[in-house]
Amino acid sequence: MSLAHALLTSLQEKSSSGYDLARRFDKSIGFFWRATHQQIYRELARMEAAGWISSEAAPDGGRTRKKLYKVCPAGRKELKRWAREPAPMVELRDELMVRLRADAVVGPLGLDKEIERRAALHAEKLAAYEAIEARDFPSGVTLSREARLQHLILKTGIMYEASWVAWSQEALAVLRDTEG
Amino acid sequence: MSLAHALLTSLQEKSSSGYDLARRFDKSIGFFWRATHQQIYRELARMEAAGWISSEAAPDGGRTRKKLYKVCPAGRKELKRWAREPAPMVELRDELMVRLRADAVVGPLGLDKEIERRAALHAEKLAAYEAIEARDFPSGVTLSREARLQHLILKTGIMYEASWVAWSQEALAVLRDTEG
DNA sequence: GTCAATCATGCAACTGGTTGCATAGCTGCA
DNA sequence: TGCAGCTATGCAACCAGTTGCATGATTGAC
Repeated sequence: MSLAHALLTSLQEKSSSGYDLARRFDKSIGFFWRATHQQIYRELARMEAAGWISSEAAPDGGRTRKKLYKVCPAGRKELKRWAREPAPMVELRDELMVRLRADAVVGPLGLDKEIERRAALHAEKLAAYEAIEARDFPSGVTLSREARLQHLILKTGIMYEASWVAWSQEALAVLRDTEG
Repeated sequence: MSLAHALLTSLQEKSSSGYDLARRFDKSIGFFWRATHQQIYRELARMEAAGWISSEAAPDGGRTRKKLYKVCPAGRKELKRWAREPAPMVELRDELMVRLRADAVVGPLGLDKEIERRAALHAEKLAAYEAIEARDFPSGVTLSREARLQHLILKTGIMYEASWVAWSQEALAVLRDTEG
């Protein structure tokens, strides 16, 4: 697993509390990765025990229980070590494929509705990513290495969502052509 | 989860033993979904307890412990019920994205090697799927509904692998352009 | 005849992810 | 004053997936 390393990366960019991480995780890496606050708190506790990060009370005079985490040298070292390891390939593990197979085996089940629903959600995400791209990565501007890599990650998301939007059209054509 | 339903679909096509399912899972649905024999045996036991499938000793005169499972009416009903449920969207949850982000934050880590490795694996899968497509779905032949859906599933795999092959080229270009 | 490989099933332990619930302070409003 | 909603953290239980190991039978090679 690598939630710990995703959190290390995020903390390396900016020291944060567990709560803030959970919210920031909805952006950047969180385009592709969601984690509940539970997972995050548990993981932070483990990482602190391992000496990868350290915490201190937030500078609010003890008004809240908020803790600020920051990456220790050991954590930075661990992040580098881990990033060089081979990354397991993710497989296309989509229940919809099983449903399509089931539809083929036990008769038409009206999956077109479901595919339309998902197509709309993918189109929505695609539009959101493209808006971010237009805003943060206007063409013709020379970018830093870091920005170019961020852009690459965003474009990965765009490719992914665009593929599914296109796929949905094809799937709908097949279903409608054979359903009647 | 839906391993149970994937197994139901598979058993609906052909009654099998747990061992056979594990091997067949390496084909068809197993293009996108792998399950260990452990998961499969455990799931079969649950499904039998739920009355979705029934088992009998394989017709080999008791020479082996092999059990043949087949789908009961309740199982077929359950499969139809489940297939109509909304299918959760899979997210692009790739550790490589985290590694790229880490590379952006803590300096070049030589991820190009890793991307090349994965590109080769994706290209290999792509070639395998395309070979199956050429063999099983030659163009110009009119196909049954079931075959057309099977073809759609296979094409999904082709789209997926092709996307990653193309992505790898782009990622390598960015890394090499900024690494030196 | 025996040794290795393969077929076929299963238990136990562990890890990671999800869900439900609990706690507690702060903020604003009616 | 009292309650709703947000910030912020955490425990406990559960479920799914993975790994390592064990068992025992059959098959083919030498």
